Amino acid sequence: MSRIVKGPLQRLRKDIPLPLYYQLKELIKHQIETKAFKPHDRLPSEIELSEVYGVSRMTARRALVDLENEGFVYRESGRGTFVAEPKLRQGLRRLTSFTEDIKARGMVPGAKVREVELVSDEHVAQKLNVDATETLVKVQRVRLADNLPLALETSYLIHRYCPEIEQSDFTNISLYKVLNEQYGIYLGKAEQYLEAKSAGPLEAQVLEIEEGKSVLLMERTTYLDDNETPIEFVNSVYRSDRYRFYVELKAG
Amino acid sequence: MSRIVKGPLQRLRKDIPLPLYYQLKELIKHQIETKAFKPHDRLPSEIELSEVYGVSRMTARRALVDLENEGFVYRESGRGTFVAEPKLRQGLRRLTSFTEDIKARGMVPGAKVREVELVSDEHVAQKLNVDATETLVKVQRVRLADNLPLALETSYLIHRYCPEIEQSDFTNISLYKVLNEQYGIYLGKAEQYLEAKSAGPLEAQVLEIEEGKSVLLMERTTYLDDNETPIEFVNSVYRSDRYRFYVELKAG
DNA sequence: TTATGTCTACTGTATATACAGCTTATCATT
DNA sequence: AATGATAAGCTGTATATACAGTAGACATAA
Repeated sequence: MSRIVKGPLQRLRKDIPLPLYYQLKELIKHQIETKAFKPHDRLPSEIELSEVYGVSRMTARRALVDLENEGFVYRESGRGTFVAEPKLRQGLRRLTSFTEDIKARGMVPGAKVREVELVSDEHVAQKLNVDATETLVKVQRVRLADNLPLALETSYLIHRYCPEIEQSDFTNISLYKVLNEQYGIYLGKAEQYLEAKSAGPLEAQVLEIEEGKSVLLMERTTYLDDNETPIEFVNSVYRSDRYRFYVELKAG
Repeated sequence: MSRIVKGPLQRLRKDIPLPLYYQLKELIKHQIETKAFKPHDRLPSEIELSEVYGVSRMTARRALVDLENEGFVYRESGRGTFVAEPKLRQGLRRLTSFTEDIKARGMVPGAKVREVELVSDEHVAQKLNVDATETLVKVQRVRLADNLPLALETSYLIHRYCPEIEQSDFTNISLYKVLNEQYGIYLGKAEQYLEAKSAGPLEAQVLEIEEGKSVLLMERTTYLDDNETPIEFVNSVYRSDRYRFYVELKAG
């Protein structure tokens, strides 16, 4: 015996300060990520969503438009809203960890930890917009893809925000995951620079290439979700024969 | 004797199929670019704009929200809408020409045309998703910043879409501008790859560096505004001592 | 002096409504 | 069998309205 439910599903909470359009957006995003909606499936129309979740059409619309801007769906006038291909969801300058990046390229990521220590460094402190004497956590890892060395990655975190993080074993654990799950730190934007340079002795050794070979240097400053406070500075040196950086740009 | 104008300025045209919010957005963008509004100036409030231009508050709002998403302004709840720093307007995944890019970095862009000819090339044809025999326009230029060689840029266009474009002089003219103004071609997305490599003989010569030095290779495929049809393939080799690539990533 | 409240202006969220424009399917007509 | 009209369903644009939340300025009270 099933109970017939009329009206809204009431899965959105109107008693919390999270906007309805945001709750609906996250709910649909979750359904896409868990494959409840598959690529190129048509999502419910704006009117259907508004009826099912008990919001106005304009609110449902806002959720769909935001999802489109984030690359999760594409919309066609007169036809409907459809789930985008996963590859289109990447590429758009989304901030990804090494692990995510390599997985998306169809390889198996790995790491060998070379060094985890507390340091202070004037140059890095400047990038992180803190005092030169501020204690930093330095994590240096050789990054592997399919068990072959791909990059030498040196991360610096502000110790104050994540005390005792130096106790963690970073061989199999994503740094971003630890920040998120253990310290409740959410990331916002990242600024990233790419340039070409020649491999130095250390880089040549750990990457197993000749000294002087061209390598890709990536410098990244990661910010908290306020997009103002730097939390991490990363210096990564990639083997150029095994890695190239990809980014998708939009006109406008 | 001046005529007193009451009510809307009527600078927006309601008789053409361009949406009002779009017209207003472009108008404000133009005022920002021509410095009528300077960085950190407060723009008129949503209500002021709606009164001045004779649209509803929600329409004015849409223009401002879009401008924020494009990085031209930043909005603060309870305070207003402000013009963003130029540097913040870049970086965000916007597709830019060499000319725009260099100007944004505060240098004077230039070009020396090395070659403009009709060719066919199997490898490039594949990137452009056309038949290997398709006629392509090859434009090779040495790109200058402050009169110093910065990059060797080789563009390939599909001749069918822009016949006779090979007659143009590309020394001082942006390729994208010609596509837009002469052929009515609007660009959508671009896919871009970056890698490090060693300079070959030609590159060393035109960039005035030693052969074998590390250089940054950028490959770009540009698409029409349908985001499906490739229109251009560009191969650019940058001097690594004078250029590094910047991109801003968002979490989420 | 230092809080504390109040007022005002602004952005943020949400609803209801209307009509235009596009796409697809259906059905009637030639 | 091809053509054309029509209707239904969808997104896109636009307006009007309401109230919540935030920030700054200013006056007032402890």
